[in-house]
Amino acid sequence: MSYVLNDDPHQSIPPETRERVHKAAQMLGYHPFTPARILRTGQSQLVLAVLPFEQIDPALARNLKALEARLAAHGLTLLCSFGQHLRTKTTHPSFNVTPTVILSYADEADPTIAAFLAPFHVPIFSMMSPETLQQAVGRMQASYLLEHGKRQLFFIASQREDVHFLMHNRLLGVRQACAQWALESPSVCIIPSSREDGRLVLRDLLAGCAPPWGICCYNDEVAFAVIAALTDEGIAIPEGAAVIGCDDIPLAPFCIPSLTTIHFDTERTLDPLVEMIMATAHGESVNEVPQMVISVIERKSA
Amino acid sequence: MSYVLNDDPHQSIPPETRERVHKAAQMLGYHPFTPARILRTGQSQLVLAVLPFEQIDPALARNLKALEARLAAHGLTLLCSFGQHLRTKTTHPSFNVTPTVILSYADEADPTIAAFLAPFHVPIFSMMSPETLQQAVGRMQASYLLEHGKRQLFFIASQREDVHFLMHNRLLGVRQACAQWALESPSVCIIPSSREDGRLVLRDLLAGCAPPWGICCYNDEVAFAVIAALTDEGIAIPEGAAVIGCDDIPLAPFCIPSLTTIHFDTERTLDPLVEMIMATAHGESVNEVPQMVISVIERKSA
DNA sequence: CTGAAAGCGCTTACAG
DNA sequence: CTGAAAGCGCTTACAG
Repeated sequence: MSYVLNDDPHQSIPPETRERVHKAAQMLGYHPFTPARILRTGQSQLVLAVLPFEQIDPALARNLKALEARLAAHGLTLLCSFGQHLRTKTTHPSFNVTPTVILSYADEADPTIAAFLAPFHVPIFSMMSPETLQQAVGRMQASYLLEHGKRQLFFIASQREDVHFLMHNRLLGVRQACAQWALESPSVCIIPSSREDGRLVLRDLLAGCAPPWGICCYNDEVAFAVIAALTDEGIAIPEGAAVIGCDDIPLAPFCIPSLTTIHFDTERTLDPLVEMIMATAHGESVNEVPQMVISVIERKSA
Repeated sequence: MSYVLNDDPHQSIPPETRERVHKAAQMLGYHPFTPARILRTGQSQLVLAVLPFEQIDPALARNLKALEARLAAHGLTLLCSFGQHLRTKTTHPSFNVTPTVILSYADEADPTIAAFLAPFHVPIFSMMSPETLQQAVGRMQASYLLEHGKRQLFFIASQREDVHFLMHNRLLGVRQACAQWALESPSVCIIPSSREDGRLVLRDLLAGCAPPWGICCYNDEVAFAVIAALTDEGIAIPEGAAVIGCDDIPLAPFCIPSLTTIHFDTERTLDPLVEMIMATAHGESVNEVPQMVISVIERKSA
């Protein structure tokens, strides 16, 4: 009798019977078979996070862990998928799993992503909110440098293609700040992943104008590469070139010099996010994904 | 008729009927319901990777992505779980998902992990192979430094508790190498996550003996912190202190000086791993998890 | 208080 | 060639 195995609070079962059922289950080595319950109830208590990245940023990993713990407290399981490429029907994750809600950390405007998400037929929340949040990041980077007296701004992108939509919007934000200060748009370049090539690219980029330079980097990894290049060129940081990153990775304080960067306050967004997921799992109407709070972490590189 | 929807190769259905079925499915907005199929077939085609880490190392993320793609080619879906804490029955992932195989990247000796994995009742592969692989890492780090003339060795651990079992075994490997060279065991310390504290701890550690020092770091993140501390102390790298990391993270070449480290050749292990998973999914006997190949990446820090 | 029975949506052997 | 029917393992309303 599954009332006792599931501790159904609406049923009153005599302790003796409970005991008998538990014993029998033990004897037979009984384990519930999940798909049967999901089929019967129609509810899967599963939240799927789609993370189509080549790397998982430390902040994102921490965030997901915290989210996972909170959802678990509500009886929801958080699972992650790294894939996003189109596949045949039977190799698509939706063939093997039926989430209640999807948390997409991908670019919703990307048709590949859209095609990947379509077969799930469940509510999808877009977590990266490109326009609002990412542009705010770029504006904050640029504003910080502008307020600290830099007038020659640059935006340095990375070679990673999986985060192109984030880079694009951060650059837009930098441009907005420049426009606000009535300055020209920043010069843009992609920094190669080899240290020596990075030095050459950056040297050529900066050659066009006089210091002091203000360098907005797509993220902290790019900032490390930029700082290595500046160091190899003998340029003083932050006097000659001020560098600001984004993400506040654990290594940021250990950069030489320590890295000024943008921090995402994921902790603060957690409760409203969980509430939103719970509401959706209960079939309620879909609110907006809660907005992230960001701030500058001031260190020595800018 | 599900023969046509599933393109059953054993059935010959006239094209006209196929068309009719597809049209009807389209009209009714039909979508297959996964749990029903799994219940019927008893097979879930799902592989669950358990990653109880605070962070996902870039190499691991890349590895998982590659694995995901290969498994997809065989019709298996790879999903990841970041959690591992004990929970009530109905909030445990096994309540919501039924994998065919589990890939555990955790410490199998940890009772919390064991308790977490037990309710799944499926074959579990331990991916981190602590004894063999991790000790080989420590031996390789130490041997490299010893072969380059260092005799005063140190092992620097991180504060992270989620990787304690890895640190422990890497330290064991360093000790083995020291014993082989008839040297004393290395001094050990944990480096704090604040840059200034790190400098003080490292200064005290090194004060006990004369340079040149050889410093084995648990991983590249620790190595960045160590190099920052040495730089802040004005110690020349690698002349005064040689530093070797582990993981070969993307930032390693951009360290100042660029970081000598241990590289895991995950690519090479992929095929045998996929084969092993497929065999297990088909109910065959379980082979050993294929052994990873590691090597020193020689840069400027050691 | 407790057991038998229906039905969730699939797959697949079987009858027509 | 195609439709009807059984049964996977659960939950839950219902009969005894």
